[in-house]
Amino acid sequence: MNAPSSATTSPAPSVRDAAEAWESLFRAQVAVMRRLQADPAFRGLGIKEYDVLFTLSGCPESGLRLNELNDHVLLAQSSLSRLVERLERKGLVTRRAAPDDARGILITLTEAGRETQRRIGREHVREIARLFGGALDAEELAELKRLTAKLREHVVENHPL
Amino acid sequence: MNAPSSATTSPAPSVRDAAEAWESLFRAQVAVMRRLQADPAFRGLGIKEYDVLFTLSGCPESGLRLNELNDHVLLAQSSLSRLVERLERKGLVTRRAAPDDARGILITLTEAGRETQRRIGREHVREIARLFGGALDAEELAELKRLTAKLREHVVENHPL
DNA sequence: CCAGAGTACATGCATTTGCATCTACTTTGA
DNA sequence: TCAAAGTAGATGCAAATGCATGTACTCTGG
Repeated sequence: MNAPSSATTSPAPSVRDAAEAWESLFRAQVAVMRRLQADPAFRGLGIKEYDVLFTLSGCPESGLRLNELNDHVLLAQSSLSRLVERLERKGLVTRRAAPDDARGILITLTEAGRETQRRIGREHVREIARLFGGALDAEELAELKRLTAKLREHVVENHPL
Repeated sequence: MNAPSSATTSPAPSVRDAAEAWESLFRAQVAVMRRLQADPAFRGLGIKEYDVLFTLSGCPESGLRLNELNDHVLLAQSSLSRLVERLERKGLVTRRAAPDDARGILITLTEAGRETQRRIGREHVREIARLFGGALDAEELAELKRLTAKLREHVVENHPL
């Protein structure tokens, strides 16, 4: 006997189901990311640098801590530290001591940083739409978003680093 | 008037729908990948190196061309060239001239490479299942796989680099 | 209060990456 | 047929990355 099932309950996933879903998710990410990286919008600023600006743009008034930022980006702590240093040198962000924890650094967008993020963001979003156009309909996009959000949430919640 | 719709036709996605789905997909990938990279399975061999071995393990008898390999991996051509060079030095793959095109290099797993891939792969798959466990049920995993595969296919098909 | 453990970020250094370019081979078209 | 354009992969070099560790601060238990 295999895979017990009923009309209303989805069977527990096998190891294989998870591995295949991950493989597919990962390859899609590679294919899309490769094309996004090639976008002229990222001539002056790498996509990772943009990603940091973007994350800062949608977050608390006062900025983010380095370690919070690090959760969103696939970089070692030291690499992010230096990436932010570069952004500061370019005048796109500021670093100042966190008020409540003297070890912490609070990173904030400068006005120039905010403008740069918006400018690149507009082109970037257009490119995303161009790539996705015709691939999935609105309902499928919503479902993709829901599933990936659920996955991320679960992983973040239940599997600390 | 906005978004014309009927009972059976999903409305055309907005630019925003695509951007949000991508954002969610990407963040999920980051969260999962971060944890996979930390797996002890990748102490001796980086996850990118493993990925190359894995890709080779599931492909034509005779191996893959460097440029074919490059489609699966998020690396510049030159970086992959050197990554493969390292794998060769470790005795995990061999490089030989492609029979039909003297410019090309055919990369093949050695027996050691195949064993290494299997060994790491077993642990890796376990870790994937552990991370995904409880996040999505079998049906949702299948849907996630379907959507990401469709997205990748569309992008690869309609948006050459 | 304080010693020791823990956390946040920075830094030295070796490795990896990407860009630009090079060489060698192949394809195209006049 | 052959010159010009195109493609596959390698390589020099500067930049980015990660690991190990350092410094400075915070938290915890006695």
